[in-house]
Amino acid sequence: MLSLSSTTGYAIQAMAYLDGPDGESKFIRDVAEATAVPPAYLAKLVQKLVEAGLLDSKRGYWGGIKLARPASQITLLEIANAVDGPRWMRQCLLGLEECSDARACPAHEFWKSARNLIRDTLTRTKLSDVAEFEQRKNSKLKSTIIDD
Amino acid sequence: MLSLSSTTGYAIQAMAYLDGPDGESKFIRDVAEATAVPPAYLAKLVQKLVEAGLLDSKRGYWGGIKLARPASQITLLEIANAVDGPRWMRQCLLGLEECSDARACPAHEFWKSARNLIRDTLTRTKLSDVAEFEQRKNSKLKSTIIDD
DNA sequence: AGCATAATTTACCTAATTATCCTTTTATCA
DNA sequence: TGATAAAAGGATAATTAGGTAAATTATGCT
Repeated sequence: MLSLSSTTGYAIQAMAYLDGPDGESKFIRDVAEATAVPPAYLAKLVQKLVEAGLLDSKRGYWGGIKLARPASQITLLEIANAVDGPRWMRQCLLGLEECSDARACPAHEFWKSARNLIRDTLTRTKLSDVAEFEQRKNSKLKSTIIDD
Repeated sequence: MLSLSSTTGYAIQAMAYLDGPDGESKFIRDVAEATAVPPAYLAKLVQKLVEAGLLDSKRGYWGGIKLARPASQITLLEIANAVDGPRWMRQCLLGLEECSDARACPAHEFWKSARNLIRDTLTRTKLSDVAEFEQRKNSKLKSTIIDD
């Protein structure tokens, strides 16, 4: 609670491992192994992301999946919306029914601005940012100087 | 997702309706009705809050429940911890495993400070603040001037 | 003492999320 | 054409949060 769903986390990690439209596609199986996401669950998740227009997929021998757009043009908010639906951010921090701008609970104003801050951050953070983080993590042993 | 659990919301609403140690105790049934929390569920919830030392309860004819301390001395953080356990705030916003101060995900620093802000707000916000909000809401029709 | 009453305990039910398995469809290769 | 390889799709299990119902225990009333 008080984080994105773990499914959204899966989606972000998997997508961060994929190439963009001009790159080569990867097999779901390999993506699952590389990111430690349950393979069958990822396969289901992929469908949602394809429907949402975030991924392109191709069946058959030379099949696989890749990003529909460059990673630098995909925001984390888009992924969260695609996976959890547009109502993933609930209104009241305290779960109170009667909580609006007019009749605010004691945490309302705080949470309203915090929520906007979170949304802005997820909009500002691109998939490429996560991909860079993951790559740096994985290449930790190989090079310590080259990349930044 | 990305809010406290609805169970914590229930606990806060129910407790906001209760009197302090010097006040009179109320029946779970009545509290449930007044706050629109499912009665049987509230009964179970009360146990947790009693165990956590936030409520005092008494059985039998003159039984009921009341706050163990004045509402002004109970923080929302205490309630959240009592209901959802101390790990209710998950580490990584994105659900990434490898996310620490040393190897931060792109949202890490942001989420770290946001989390602290949320924790501080829940510490600063007392149950009495919620109670005042609820009372003002309920007495809206009766008086428009007297209270504040 | 015996009854009424209210919290406590126990067990079970429901729905959503997370996860797996197996078949079907589509695409390529030999 | 047939074998093969991969995503798509359907059915189903496991887990957890949320919720219900009934038996049990404690307390006060008569």
